[in-house]
Amino acid sequence: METAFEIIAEPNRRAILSLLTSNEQSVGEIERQLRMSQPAVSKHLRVLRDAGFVESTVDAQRRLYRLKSGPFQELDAWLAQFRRFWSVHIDALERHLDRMDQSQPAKGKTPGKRKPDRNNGKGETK
Amino acid sequence: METAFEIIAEPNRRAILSLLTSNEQSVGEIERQLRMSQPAVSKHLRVLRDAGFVESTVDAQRRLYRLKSGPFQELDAWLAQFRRFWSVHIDALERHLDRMDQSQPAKGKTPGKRKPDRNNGKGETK
DNA sequence: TTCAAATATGCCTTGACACGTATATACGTG
DNA sequence: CACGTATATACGTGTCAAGGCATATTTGAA
Repeated sequence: METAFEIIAEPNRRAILSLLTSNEQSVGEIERQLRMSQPAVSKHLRVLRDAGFVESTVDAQRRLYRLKSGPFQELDAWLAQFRRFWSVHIDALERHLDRMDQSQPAKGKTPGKRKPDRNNGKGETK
Repeated sequence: METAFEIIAEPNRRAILSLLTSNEQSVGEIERQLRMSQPAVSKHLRVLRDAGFVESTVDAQRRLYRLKSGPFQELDAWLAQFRRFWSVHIDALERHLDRMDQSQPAKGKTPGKRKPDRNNGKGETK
């Protein structure tokens, strides 16, 4: 429990969250679409609500659950620190290739070689 | 194990990944910086490598570990489906609020206009 | 009020996993 | 070759969470 990371580690919980992207849903609807037992659904929803992933309102005997944004932002923020490793910049990959050339006979894959500097600390090659 | 989500559920593994954003590191360096036992570090690195989060090369007796991008992209892709709930966003929230109080055509997205509505002001959130 | 539908909760069992300790393996050096 | 360093693996243990089953709780309706 606790962290957003642990919450989304559970496959059924991810399924519930994905399901809720289309619309708010009642426990019974989730239960049917995901073919899991009702107690299981309720327990997962409890965990998701405690963690702030969803909120619920009452509609007669039903509870309607819908997404909240908070934890997703948190996840996104964590993921952000790794974005420079793929999104725009291939420099990490390039550094890696450079290193490989040093240890093995070069394959001359891409001519645009970068300086093999050791670049300690922060590689702010952004 | 298995999924990228389960991998990053572990706090120490997240710490290792964050550590590797600055530079590739040996097992010993990670061990010292994170103050965890050497076997613990090795095991986590094993899991991370099997899942494709990191790769390693040999440097004498040391193994140098560095990040790989694959699983991060996968995580990002999953997270993407929820982005519309916050980044570009509030339209989902707005739609929801609008639906709740159809009595008020309010357009200014002043928060806190939540009306008490018929569901006997019982907050629910236990 | 009594019943039925919808949802929540409690108890129990089971399995996964993180950790520590001890040991194995790989590599460089004298 | 023997030894020390660096890292990996084996095994036993404790913890914790997910699921099933039974039951409690809430609300609407007859």
